[in-house]
Amino acid sequence: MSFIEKARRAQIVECAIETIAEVGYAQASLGEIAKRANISKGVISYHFANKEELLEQITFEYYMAWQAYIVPRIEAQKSPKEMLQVYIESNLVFVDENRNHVFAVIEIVSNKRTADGKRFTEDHDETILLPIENILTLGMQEGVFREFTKTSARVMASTIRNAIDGFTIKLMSKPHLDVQEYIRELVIIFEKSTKK
Amino acid sequence: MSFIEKARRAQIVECAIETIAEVGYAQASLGEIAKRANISKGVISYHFANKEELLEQITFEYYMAWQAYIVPRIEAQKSPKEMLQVYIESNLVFVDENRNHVFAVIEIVSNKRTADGKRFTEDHDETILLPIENILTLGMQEGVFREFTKTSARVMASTIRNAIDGFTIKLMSKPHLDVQEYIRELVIIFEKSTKK
Amino acid sequence: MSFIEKARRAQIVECAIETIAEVGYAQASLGEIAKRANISKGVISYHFANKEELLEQITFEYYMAWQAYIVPRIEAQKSPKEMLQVYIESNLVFVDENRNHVFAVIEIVSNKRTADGKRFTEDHDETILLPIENILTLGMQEGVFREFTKTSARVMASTIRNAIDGFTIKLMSKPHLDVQEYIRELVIIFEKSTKK
Amino acid sequence: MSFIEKARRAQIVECAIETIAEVGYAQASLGEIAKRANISKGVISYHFANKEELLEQITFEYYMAWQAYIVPRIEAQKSPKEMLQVYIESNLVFVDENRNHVFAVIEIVSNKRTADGKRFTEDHDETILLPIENILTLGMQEGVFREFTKTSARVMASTIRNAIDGFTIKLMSKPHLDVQEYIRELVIIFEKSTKK
DNA sequence: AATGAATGAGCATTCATTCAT
DNA sequence: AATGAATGAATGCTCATTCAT
Repeated sequence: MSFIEKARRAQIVECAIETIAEVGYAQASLGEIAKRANISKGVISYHFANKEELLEQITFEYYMAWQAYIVPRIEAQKSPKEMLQVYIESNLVFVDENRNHVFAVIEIVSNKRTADGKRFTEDHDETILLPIENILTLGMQEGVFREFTKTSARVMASTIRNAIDGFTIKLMSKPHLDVQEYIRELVIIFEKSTKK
Repeated sequence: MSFIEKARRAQIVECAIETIAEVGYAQASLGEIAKRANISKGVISYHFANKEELLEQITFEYYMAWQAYIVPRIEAQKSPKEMLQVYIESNLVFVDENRNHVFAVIEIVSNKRTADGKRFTEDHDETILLPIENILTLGMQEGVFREFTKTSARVMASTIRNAIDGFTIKLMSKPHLDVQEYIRELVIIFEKSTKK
Repeated sequence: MSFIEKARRAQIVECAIETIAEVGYAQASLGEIAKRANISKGVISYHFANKEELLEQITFEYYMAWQAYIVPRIEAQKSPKEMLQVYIESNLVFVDENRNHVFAVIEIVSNKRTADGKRFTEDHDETILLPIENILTLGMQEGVFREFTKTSARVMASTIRNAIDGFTIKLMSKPHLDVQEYIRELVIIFEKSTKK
Repeated sequence: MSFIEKARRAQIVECAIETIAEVGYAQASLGEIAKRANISKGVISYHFANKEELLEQITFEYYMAWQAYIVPRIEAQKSPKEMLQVYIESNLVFVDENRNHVFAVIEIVSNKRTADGKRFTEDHDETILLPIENILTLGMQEGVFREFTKTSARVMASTIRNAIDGFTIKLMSKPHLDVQEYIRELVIIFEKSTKK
């Protein structure tokens, strides 16, 4: 893939993110995206096999950026308690700093369907929840967290993740939310619910 | 409104719920809904002024059913701790027993837009979160829950609500989820995070 | 045709006239007419074979009323000059006093089409223009009007008729037009253009 | 606007004119127009924002062509009497040579409605009637035409215009009308009705 | 005599995609 | 590499008409 090719794709992806975040999935036609990017509709089709590939690129890049931001911050922590704390904090900060991208991904994921029209049910548990569960298990082994069975660890992890995702959606409609305050409260809530 | 009129509307609403739940908002055209209901497209237009009215009927009926199920169960409780417990439990059971309807409402709400294409940001906090906050405040006053400021109560309430909504979405992709187990774990999590 | 049948048809015709006059041909659907008449759409179909029959009834009744008003007034005149004068005057007064009906007929006639979509070109010259031409011929024979060939009499008659119809259309957009003044001026114009 | 774009728009406009002139406003759907142009329905939507824009283009082009034809012919005349004569003649010739276009414009204008369904009553008097009134006034000042008050000049101008428009409509149903003869007669009529 | 219900064809418009240039 | 042009299927909606009750 040439340099120009990369740059064009990046530009289109960037513009698609803004469009979806602003007008929503249903209104974000290729025509609308092209108009905002000041390019012809055909360019998008030229650089992306179809609309689906463009949308997947958006989610893929999001996931890459998310990992690049979160993972090193978690790994820099020594204790499970700090890890959990940093997980919550860095996730909320990441969302806060990448609002449009997150909003776009939410729109895309929640509208994704398989060819036969069924809801797309890709299982992200092992990529998304497992890392949280690992922190919980570690904390349990070190005796700072309460006991977790496989199931209860998964529900706990889901709840933490849902708190983060729920915050994201709230941020869509309440852009002036005090993020730091939200972080502090969530840290307290999950500290209490995980401790021995 | 005549009996037949009511019955027809109910049938169409029912069919629309199934269609949206199954193929999603974007694919749930009036034609698709009519096809599944084995009626002509025009019938829907005859009984509903437009698509929006049909979708609003779905969300309205859902909210009515939800209230009718939840409220008396909460009011039957004596202590705030039991109220919170029952709130979690009855919500999850209600979702479990009204899966299609819930899924459809989620699709509808998350795709709702204003006339100018902006995300529809009706603020449900006062109808959805306030009741939970009231339970938290009551528990705090009775000395069984920890201290909550106005803000921390709202974050706590949001987290509880997000846990329920997150469970709902998980249920979409994992229909064989053990609901009772999930209830037990959530009750534990929020008991710990609210107690003094 | 029973009394009730007649009354119903009259009511529907009356309401259709008002509707067409107000919202125009294209917007005057059977549904709209029924709504304004506070009856069900089916009633119209019950009393009229189809929409076309209803529209034809409107134009038929208009023509009957027009004849009943104009003819005796012309016949009461002694001289061709007075006949022409009264023709112009009584036509404008009739239009003025039956505005809605006239407007509706104009809408209907100008939108009438044959089955194959071609413009409906019923020739009204012999019913509409001939009476005027007869006045012109009479005046010519009596030596008060100038010479008219068959053709020039027809053009003269057309021009008189167009002045009346043009006034009607002007009245649609300028309802406060001074009708009496318009009559006076038209009488002068056609007095001059017909006199020897 | 590119050359191809212009050509396509011109082709579509041309075809729309023919369609409306032939089957009338109500039957002239975009589908029908496209079918006659042997293009897909989408092409029209591609080149025109909506149907209204297409129809407006038709009336706009007509008015431009009309002005370009009439104005220089009037301005080439020396006396008011000749001006009036040429106005009548050139209008009838223009209609005769642009039959479809005129018919289409008549259909469009007479079916135009405002958003709330009311008849569209744009006042063309100042653009259409004023030039005729100016000729009348000039002739009056030069002493070749009779006295005209503001009102009587307007009625006179309306009558002339109605004669032309009435001729146009007659031409729709009687395509073999002798135009030159009609011109001669109209010139005589309005010569007589304006002279001192 | 009257109606509510239903139909199905037709409407303008939107859109992802294709393709010649 | 990029584009403007074109397509045709799909969408929500309207409407005259039919029909059982």
